[in-house]
Amino acid sequence: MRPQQPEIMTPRKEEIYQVAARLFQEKGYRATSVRDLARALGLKPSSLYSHIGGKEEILRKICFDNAERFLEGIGRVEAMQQASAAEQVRALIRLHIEVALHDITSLTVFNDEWRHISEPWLSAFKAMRRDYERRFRQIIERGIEAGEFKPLNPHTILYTILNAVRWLHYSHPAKRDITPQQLERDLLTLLMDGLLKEPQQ
Amino acid sequence: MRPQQPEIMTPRKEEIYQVAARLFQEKGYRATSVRDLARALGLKPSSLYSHIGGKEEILRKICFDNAERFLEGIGRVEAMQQASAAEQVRALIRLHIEVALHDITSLTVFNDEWRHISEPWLSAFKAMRRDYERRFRQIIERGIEAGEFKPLNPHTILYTILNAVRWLHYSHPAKRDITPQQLERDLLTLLMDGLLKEPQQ
DNA sequence: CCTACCGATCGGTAGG
DNA sequence: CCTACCGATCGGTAGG
Repeated sequence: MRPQQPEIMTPRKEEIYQVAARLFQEKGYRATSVRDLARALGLKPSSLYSHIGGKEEILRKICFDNAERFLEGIGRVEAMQQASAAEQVRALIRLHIEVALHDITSLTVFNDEWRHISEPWLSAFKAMRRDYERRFRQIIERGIEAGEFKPLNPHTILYTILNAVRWLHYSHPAKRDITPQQLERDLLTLLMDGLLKEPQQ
Repeated sequence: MRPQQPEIMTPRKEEIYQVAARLFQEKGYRATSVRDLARALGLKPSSLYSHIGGKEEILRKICFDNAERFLEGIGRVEAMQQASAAEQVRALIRLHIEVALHDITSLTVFNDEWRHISEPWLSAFKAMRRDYERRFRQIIERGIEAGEFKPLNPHTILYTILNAVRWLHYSHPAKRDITPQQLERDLLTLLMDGLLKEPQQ
């Protein structure tokens, strides 16, 4: 279901994907035309099609690449066998900050434009998202059962954390005068102290 | 700059706006055609134009109505002269939950589709948003200065809260088995305990 | 990577 | 609220 990709991209193709991501982020996928993309690259619209299969192929790659990044990340977190649930949630929050700082443009498109993927890929994408959220929620539920976390509704906890970090990019313009380290420390304080029964001092 | 509106809407016009909001939410503004809207209403596309001025007029009304709802809300919060900063932030979180539960469709369009507003309205809309965020941030800063809140970066605090509650609608499907009261209590616990220096027991 | 071009769809108007 | 229609733009293809 996932479009098989050769993983080898020519520099030109890399550039096309990067410029497209920026345009999708700025104007939205539907409002970005193939002509907009061609113009931004200094090409005629038809010339794009020797590099790409179509407009949607770009969107799919961006969305699936990010989905895989998060799924790999949560796999590593789950593999932390000795870790408490609190340490695992902390690692997941760090994962989201990391991905956001790594390529905020691509992450924004992933977050905001995925619904324009057509079937059958859309269903595959949604399944990956559901899988990620289910696994995140399981970690939260284990933390509650272990008495580490407050006995709040696991869905509410999950989506509060996810929304706070998922749309980190909306606060990006305001992040000029803050280091990634400060951002991480403050975010972890806010979210973990709210979650933990006995916040550490 | 704000499009003056007669505030009196015929039932038919109300219906058009409501159906449009639902389509904008489901497919996005750009992906919703005037023909889609007409079909959903059982009309010919051209017939819409005796009720509305154009497609974008609907989007503008939805966005400005919600912006005004939030600005009125923060005005009431600022008027709570005796209140601590903590009580004011709590009231603002409640305001977001209230708006989300009141009309989640309209709020979703406001949050996700505003960028498709054209100038000069777009600038007016952005100014309203900036104003809201500035006033919210001032309350946070007063809480820090008063020693109520942890001395974290005010921007990080603001956007963590805002992102957590602003995209409340993404967790809406999961809210089936939780009452608004439980949702409010859990959200306030998570966010306020993270923020307060000395969380109340 | 180009010229030339396709059918489909877009938001919207004229006139009744 | 309709029929009839507009110019503009859409994603994409043929053929070189």
